[in-house]
Amino acid sequence: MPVTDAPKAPVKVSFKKQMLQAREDAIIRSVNLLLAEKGFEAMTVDEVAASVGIAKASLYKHFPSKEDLAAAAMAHLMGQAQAFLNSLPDDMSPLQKLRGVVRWTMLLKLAGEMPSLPSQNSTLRATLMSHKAYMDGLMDVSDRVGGWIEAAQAQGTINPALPAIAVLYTLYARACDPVLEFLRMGGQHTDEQIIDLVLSTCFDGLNSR
Amino acid sequence: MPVTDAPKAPVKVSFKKQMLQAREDAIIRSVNLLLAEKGFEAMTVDEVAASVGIAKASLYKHFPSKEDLAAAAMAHLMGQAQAFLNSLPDDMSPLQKLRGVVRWTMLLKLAGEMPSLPSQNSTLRATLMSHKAYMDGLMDVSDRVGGWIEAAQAQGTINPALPAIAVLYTLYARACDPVLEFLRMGGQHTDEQIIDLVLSTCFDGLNSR
DNA sequence: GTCTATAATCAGATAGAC
DNA sequence: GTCTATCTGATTATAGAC
Repeated sequence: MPVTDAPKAPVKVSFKKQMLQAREDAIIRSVNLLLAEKGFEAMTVDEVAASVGIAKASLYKHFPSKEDLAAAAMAHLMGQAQAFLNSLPDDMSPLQKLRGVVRWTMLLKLAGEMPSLPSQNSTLRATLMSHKAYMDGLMDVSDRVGGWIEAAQAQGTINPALPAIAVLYTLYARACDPVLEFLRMGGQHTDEQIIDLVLSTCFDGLNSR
Repeated sequence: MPVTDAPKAPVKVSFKKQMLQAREDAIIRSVNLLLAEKGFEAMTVDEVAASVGIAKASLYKHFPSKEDLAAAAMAHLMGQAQAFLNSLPDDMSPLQKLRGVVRWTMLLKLAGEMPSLPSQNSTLRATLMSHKAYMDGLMDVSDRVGGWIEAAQAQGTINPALPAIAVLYTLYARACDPVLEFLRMGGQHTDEQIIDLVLSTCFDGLNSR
């Protein structure tokens, strides 16, 4: 096998394929917004099609089912999460990184871009679990965040008495925390204040220190 | 107005009415379990009827819509909550009472008896807001728990820097905290351990103290 | 009030022309 | 691949006999 590749035919990212990819991106964007706005059960495929501006039958040429639409949106989200983790500077402490991740998550939610899925729906779960890109992304994110949790516990900044998995779940849960919406509905706080409040209750607790 | 009531005709809690009430209680129990298991959208009226063991048309003689079924279940839950608040001994500190309420909430959830409603559905929200028994119960519970929060903040046991309303929401949110189910799925902890873990992260936070 | 049977509607998915 | 038109099944709700 030669060290240098043999000359190839010009990579033909054919115009058609670019258009196809662009359309699928548009679909995923729409699904993402609708999932964030109304959740999986209340989102209809008709709405997705209308939102993208194509016919429903065309949608089904790209994605074989409603569940696959949601899975594609979740895989996209995992890609965004991975990119965000990559963007965290190396000199940040593990605790700072964890706080950064939670802050990013809540910013996404307040921006209406955090898709929400029911944890009970079994057919949806099956589709998600068989979606390689999503599962790979989820595993990678969990491994890296899990590593920071253990490092923070070793440093004593995160309570070492807590199981790391419980800490991980607690951080993940901020992605669907209703406190954010409730506080926003109250109209008494800015988005930044809401995020700081929830960050405080999450890391410092309700009790006085 | 006489101090002692005038003699009344024997209160005719007719047998029929008793049966009616018993049936409605059975309906509400079923709705409660189904709402806890699958949520409002996934729960079907057919399932409710089958679970109670009556025909669907009979169900609609008792409750005019699916939304009203859910509202009745929520009103029942509020009644239970009020009874629990009443059961808390007077010599408990405000903080102990708050912890007790959260523990009770999570016990209910782990027992599969905590109904879960989507916060987005507008017709459901309308039905809930016009349901007097539910709203009265919710107000009463919020007032009393809110009072304990302020008392605890005055004592310095709950962080006085937090808006009381944010504390209230944070406590309420334990009723739909996915961390409980996730930890149970892991199979590494008993229900008691799970509750203690979440109580700890809620009141003490993730950081070391 | 309870039932069987049936409306009326909506949503996920597909057929088939272009 | 995209479209219009349609199928299929599920779901909320009701009619009408008893």
